[in-house]
Amino acid sequence: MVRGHAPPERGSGQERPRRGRRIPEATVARLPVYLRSLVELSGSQTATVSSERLAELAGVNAAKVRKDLSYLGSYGTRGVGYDVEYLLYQVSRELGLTHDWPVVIVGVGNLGAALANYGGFGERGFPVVALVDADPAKVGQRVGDLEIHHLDDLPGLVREHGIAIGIIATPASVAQAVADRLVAAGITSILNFAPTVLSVPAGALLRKVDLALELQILSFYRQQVGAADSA
Amino acid sequence: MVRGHAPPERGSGQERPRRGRRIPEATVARLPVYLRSLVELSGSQTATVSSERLAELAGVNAAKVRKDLSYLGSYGTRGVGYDVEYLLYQVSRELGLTHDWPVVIVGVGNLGAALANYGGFGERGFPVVALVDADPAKVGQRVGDLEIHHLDDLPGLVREHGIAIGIIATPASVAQAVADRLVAAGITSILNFAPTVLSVPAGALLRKVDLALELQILSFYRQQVGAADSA
DNA sequence: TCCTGTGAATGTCTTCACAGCC
DNA sequence: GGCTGTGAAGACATTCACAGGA
Repeated sequence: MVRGHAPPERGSGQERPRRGRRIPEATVARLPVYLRSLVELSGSQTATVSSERLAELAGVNAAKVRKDLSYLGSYGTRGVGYDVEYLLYQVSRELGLTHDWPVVIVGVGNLGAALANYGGFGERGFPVVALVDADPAKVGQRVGDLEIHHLDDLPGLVREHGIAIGIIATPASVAQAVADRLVAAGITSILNFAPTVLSVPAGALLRKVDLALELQILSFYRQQVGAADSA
Repeated sequence: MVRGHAPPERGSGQERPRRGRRIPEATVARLPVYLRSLVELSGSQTATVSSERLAELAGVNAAKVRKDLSYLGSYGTRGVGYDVEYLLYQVSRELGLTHDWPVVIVGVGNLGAALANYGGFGERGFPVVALVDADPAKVGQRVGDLEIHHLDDLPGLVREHGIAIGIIATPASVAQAVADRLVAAGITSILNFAPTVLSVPAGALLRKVDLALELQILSFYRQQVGAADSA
């Protein structure tokens, strides 16, 4: 199950520049899940893993694992399985995770502050290196190790820290304006938590996480089955 | 663009009970986006809307809007468009959002506390009515309006508040155990923020949000285009 | 013998294009 | 005339089933 998510939108008017083989979107969305499983296996000193076992860990079926991995190349050994460390490296490389990508969070309200404190980003290669807010009252305050800067300082921060990705955690009403400023500051990869549709110019990448949307989808499927009282 | 997400996993071994027409998963994932757009239109006193305009607001194309809405029924008027209020009601009803669904958050660390304070859930029909943690040191503390209860109190809280949905915001290591306890307490709709694969019994619904995964997907597409320096 | 890698078959989603109705 | 609703075509994703190499 779990097909995963759509690819980032990209500003209109341009074809995907395929260099060599193209990896389907659905596969791309599963690669991080395989990566997580491989990190676990690596930690438990497992040398090789079969598609069956990896499928179990990732919550998909074995055929899908084999098909997905075959898009990256022939990294397995017939009759044996996949070498965990080697595959781990290949998946990391394919995802562009051989080095870190510094992140700025824009909007330090409840959600922004929580994301800033959430260790999961840094652990997985996306250190939060700057916080930015448009509210002068917040500028200068600290959240964890970081001081909050003003939105106007964005271009300088981007240059200084080599920021690659911007996370929008503002109210929906200002999210488009923030996205525009991120792009103007040279950030072309954006993750949007504001519950609104954004548009970005060609060449920029945009993904979204809508927290309430997930609950609404749960609600739909819950009512489909009627009042299912399992347990 | 933006196809959206996969449906919740459901415990294996059972067919979807279709009552009348079946709505594709991809469509279900877009309904909340249409809903949001319709709420906006309703707020701005707009009486009718064309598929073209709704598509623009939702960030999809018009053909998709028409196809999606046609699964709900023939609620539009040819030559005119859709009545905003009527469509708003129909989409709400289809999503099971004609009444609220109380939510419990399990795990009140950084992320859990932020989600508890995040107003977006309550606004959109999912009031957070209880907080639960396994750490005795946290029990009794308050976050916003709510006191933190012990995980052991879950069954009582579920009964008392009529809780329908559980949000897991614990470390990955304990997420499966928490899921089991949620199900045992009678909660069969779960949203998992822990970065791990969970399994639930038949009849239970599970969706996940993996925050770092989204960044990893961005990373993949960024490196695909090379160092695209747009702006 | 075992498990990968992959064409072929099947299933699902999107887009097209236009009939049908207001 | 204008816009919805929908079959049909096309694109995409998943699953099957087995050839092929260790």
